[in-house]
Amino acid sequence: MVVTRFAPSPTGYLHIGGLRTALFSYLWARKNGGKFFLRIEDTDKARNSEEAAQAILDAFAWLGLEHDGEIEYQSKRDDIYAKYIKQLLDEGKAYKCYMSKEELETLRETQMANKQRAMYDGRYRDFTGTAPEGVSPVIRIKAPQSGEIVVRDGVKGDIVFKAEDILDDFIIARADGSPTYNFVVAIDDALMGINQVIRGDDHLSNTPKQIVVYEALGFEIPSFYHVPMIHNSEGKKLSKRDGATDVMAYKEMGYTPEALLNFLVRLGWSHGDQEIFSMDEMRELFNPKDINKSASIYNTEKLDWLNGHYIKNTPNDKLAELLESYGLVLSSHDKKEILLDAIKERAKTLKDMVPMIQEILETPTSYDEKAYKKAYKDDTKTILENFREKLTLKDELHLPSDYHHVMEEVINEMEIGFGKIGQPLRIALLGKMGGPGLDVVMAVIGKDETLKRIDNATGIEL
RNA sequence: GGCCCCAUCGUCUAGCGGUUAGGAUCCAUGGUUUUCAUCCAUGUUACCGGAGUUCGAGUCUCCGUGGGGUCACCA
Repeated sequence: MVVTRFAPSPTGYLHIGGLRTALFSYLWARKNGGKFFLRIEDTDKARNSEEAAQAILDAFAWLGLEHDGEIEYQSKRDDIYAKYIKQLLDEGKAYKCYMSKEELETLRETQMANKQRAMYDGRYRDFTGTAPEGVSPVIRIKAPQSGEIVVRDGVKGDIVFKAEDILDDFIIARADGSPTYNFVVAIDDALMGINQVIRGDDHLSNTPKQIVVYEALGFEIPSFYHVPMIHNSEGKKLSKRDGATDVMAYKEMGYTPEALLNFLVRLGWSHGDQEIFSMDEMRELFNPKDINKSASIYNTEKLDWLNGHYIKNTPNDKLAELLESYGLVLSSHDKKEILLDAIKERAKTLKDMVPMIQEILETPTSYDEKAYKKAYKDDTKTILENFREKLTLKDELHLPSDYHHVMEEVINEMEIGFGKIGQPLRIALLGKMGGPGLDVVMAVIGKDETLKRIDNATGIEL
């Protein structure tokens, strides 16, 4: 059984990078019929916040990523960590170190001055004397001092670290007794039965330390998949400054969960030439062995395209419902099908659709001067009046094609091209160029409003 | 600086010793259209450099170069 997890620290909002590793972990568990757990790493009481934890949960809810079981909070697991610290102490695999912060700092400076790596020197490793007074000790684990630690990584392959290069007896419990990160992750992952760890490759260099903990405690080492970073356009690690990285901001900007997830799953992962993945397909096809080795650059061009794609393929009822969270209520409009069909193929985001729709529904109050002058010629008034006259005589005008026929009558009768009536009519109806077909616009706003807008426009002089 | 990772179109990527180096996006052009968009077609653009292995290297090895990550009593 595949058991994965997502383990954010609630020190900020969930961003794109975190979401992607969460998605990968989720997909891999689902594909295998396994479990996907959530663990909140809130041991840093100074920095974490409940709002941030809630924001992560909100984002999961919006995107439809559901986790299994109860959410674990590290802050509630102190007893467990204490038990293992005691165990290591009893077994002689860890020890108390009475070195003060100041002494440690001095040691570091000396090492740096001698161009050596800053590293704890192990002075209390085999200490048997009397403890100095007035110092609350930290607990350090006895790490191997020689030999190799191999991280078997499903993305990058086997990575060999030399113990002497990277390991010292690192702290597993602070002077106040609280356990440190590398210690608790290993314990939590082991106890929660996590056997496939998918996480950012910024954790790669932590992994040997965690392996030391796994081995000291006799836990089974899971499979690791270290996913490359997502970089900003400068090639640096993504940060808050690179635009709206809070996942919920994508909702505000009008992106759909489908598009965002599809975008992210293809950032660093691929399945041949396929670009469009439904949630079902992702769950079916995702495999961490196909994750790329190299970092990718975050760029919204493809996200916009995907979002447009998903909007086009969203049923109108659903679309109308989604648009309500952007302040547009269409439920009562009898021509909403026609309207949405026309608008959804020219929108990149849900948010974009709102002004596009409003511009059709609301009577124009001003006219684009340049376009007006270009469209209105000497014979324009005659043409529009002819069209107006024909409209008034029709009783049954409902569909775009009904209006289209009337336009055709005019151009046939007057022997003119479509542009002759289309351009000025467009100005009259919408105030400017661009937008859906005029027949669609008229069908949506209805005959009376159409007549009114024509009158408004033919009455003005620029 | 030590250690570690990475390197194909601007961007996301396919490739897994023999391909005219493929797809997508973006951009440009053309077609469709009353406008805009969609859609369709076409086009420009890439194997970081150097050695080696091999009949043959984007693909394997090494060395450069470049980029990134990490080195806490943070997570």
